[in-house]
Amino acid sequence: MSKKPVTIKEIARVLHISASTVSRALNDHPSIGQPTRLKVKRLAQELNYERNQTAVFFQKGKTYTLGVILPELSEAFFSSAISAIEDTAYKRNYTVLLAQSHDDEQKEKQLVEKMKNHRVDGLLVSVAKTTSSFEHFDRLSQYNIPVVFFDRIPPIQNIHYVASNMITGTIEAVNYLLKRGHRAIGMINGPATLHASSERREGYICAMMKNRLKFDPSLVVTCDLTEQSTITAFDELLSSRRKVTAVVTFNDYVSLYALKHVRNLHLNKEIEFVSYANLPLIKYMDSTPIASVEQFPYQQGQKAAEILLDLLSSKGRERGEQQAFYQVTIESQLIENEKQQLS
Amino acid sequence: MSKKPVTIKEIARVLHISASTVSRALNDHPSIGQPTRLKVKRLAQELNYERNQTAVFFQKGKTYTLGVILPELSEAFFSSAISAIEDTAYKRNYTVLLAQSHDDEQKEKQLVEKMKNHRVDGLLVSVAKTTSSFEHFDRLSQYNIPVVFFDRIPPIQNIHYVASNMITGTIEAVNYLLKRGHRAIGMINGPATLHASSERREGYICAMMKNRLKFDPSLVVTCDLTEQSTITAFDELLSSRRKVTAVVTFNDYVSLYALKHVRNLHLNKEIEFVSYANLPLIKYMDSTPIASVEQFPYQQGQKAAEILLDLLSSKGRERGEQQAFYQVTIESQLIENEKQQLS
DNA sequence: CCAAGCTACTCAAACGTTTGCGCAGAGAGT
DNA sequence: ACTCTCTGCGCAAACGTTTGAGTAGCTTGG
Repeated sequence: MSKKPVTIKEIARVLHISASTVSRALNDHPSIGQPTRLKVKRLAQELNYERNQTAVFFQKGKTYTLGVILPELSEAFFSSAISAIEDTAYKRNYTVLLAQSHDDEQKEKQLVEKMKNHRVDGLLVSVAKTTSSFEHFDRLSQYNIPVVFFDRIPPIQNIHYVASNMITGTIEAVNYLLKRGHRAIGMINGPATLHASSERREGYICAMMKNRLKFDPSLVVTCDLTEQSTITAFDELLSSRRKVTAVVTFNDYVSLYALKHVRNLHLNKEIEFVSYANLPLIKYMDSTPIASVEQFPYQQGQKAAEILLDLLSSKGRERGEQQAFYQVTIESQLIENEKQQLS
Repeated sequence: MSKKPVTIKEIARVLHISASTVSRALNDHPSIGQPTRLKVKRLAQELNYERNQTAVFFQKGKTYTLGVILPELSEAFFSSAISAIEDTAYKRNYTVLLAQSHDDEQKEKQLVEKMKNHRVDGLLVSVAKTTSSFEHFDRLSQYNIPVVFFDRIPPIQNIHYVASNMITGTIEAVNYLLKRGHRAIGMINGPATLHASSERREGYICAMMKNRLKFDPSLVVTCDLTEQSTITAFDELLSSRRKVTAVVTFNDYVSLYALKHVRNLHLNKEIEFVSYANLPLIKYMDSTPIASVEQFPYQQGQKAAEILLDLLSSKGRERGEQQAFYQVTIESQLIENEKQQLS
């Protein structure tokens, strides 16, 4: 049982030709005549030959493998993204080596090492929340392993990345609320350390300015994205002298926490929420944000993978000449939550 | 830039020793003396040596890689499972090669081929909904690549698998409803082709019998898990001469579809739902099934990965003697949905 | 008739690592 | 002084494939 796999040499021996001829025949090399080519392919088929990829990988020094490091697979955003990455890689005959950092900087560093040892051709990374230093990524470029960041991009120069444009997304969100008649619009933002937070803030301010409304800093509060912290932040917002009638929150979870809190408070006034992510669960729910900024995780993953594959295929030069850096921001889009009318 | 990676031979050359000695020193082989071992390790460190895994893979004919094929990564169940698989593999120094079949039989077959060519050491599979033949998996065992199925297991003999026990889960669910006073309990099951459906049906019947209630076939209807089909199925249930007061559904989605439909119908009577999966989104919702059978995707993935790793490490014998087959069913568990009281 | 240019193939090296075997030298036991 | 054993290391093959360089036989043009 489980006889040794058929090799190229086997075929060569049987046909009384050399291994190189077999190899070239199988790869449709022009210097092999039609008759031999056919004979080889036929026999290969017959013997159930399958090329030993590990040998090819070793020989070529390539693995046709994309490493992917992301914080948490079970997050809806990332599972969509990885799904897209896998699809895109598959189409180009690449495979995906997966790892999750669980938002831990140390583990992320280990994973980078591991990926390097596995000789992945390139790496896609969404950095861990806690990651503060980024030399472990620098080392990769020394080994000529390109890295494309997506979604959570580190605040450093000269990197390839794909991220969604949170500024315009936020502007859209605020405009939407303004159009619905709101004037006192609050914001529950995320931790200031996150780039995504400052973009939201910037978008918020920008939207207010453009509409000739003055920016009231007391209307922008922050939370650490937990339920408890959201509640605190929301209460802080309520205590503002302005009567907030609408709130933009950092993401759908924050909105849901706040909504739950609002229900428990039995506020008689209506407060409308707009958030980010457009989680699939939203469409099953009754009390939700009225709109959410969709960040298109699938498209983001896809784009990031495509860029990486591009980098890999155009890596002929590699003679030090500094190439350009792909820095793509994909536009986010406000999605209204059309809910069926409940009686 | 991007100088050639340091090899074992480099180190050997510098220290005027042989490559084999270096290799053994780095692998802590007992036949290497302390002094040389240290010298080698020090220099390796200094030169930033990193073993070329592709060479090792090739040499050993192993890749320390687990292939995973599942239907859809963005499904909550599977993303939890893959998360567990990745964690488990990581602990044992394996990596995960990921692929999704998108519930397409053809693609699944291609992926199996690809995994084989990549020489994964073993495979974890949750089969596509449409898969009807299973020879592509047989071929793997000829190549001595063990396969462990999980969650969606094919109806064939002599396989390793991990699945959750839907029979006891269903019994629990029905008992729960009985305890709450319901007598006319309906069931919206999935397509009869799914093994999971027949288990649910079996559990349902079993629970009724044990409670000396007669089994009324008109109370068990099926749907194909889409919203439209769920509505049809539910209406069918309503048209039964028995007045159904509670329903067990195939999964949370079906429950949510049905609940939405119930709201639209403005039924004055209360109908309680129990389902399976215990989706995370449930806890953000207002109108939900009152309980859900948790299938522990993380544990299932973990167990499956552990079994596969066991198979791999105990693969010394491989001398045809038929080993036993791991066939693990993990107990599911009914989780009540404690919701905060709404006024 | 010879150089030149094909076509279709072979040879052998190379990729980096592991590992069975061999062997030198040292120390110990007889 | 002899064998024996042990320690520590080197030699070389092996894993399967690709690929540059070489070549034999043929045709073609001058």
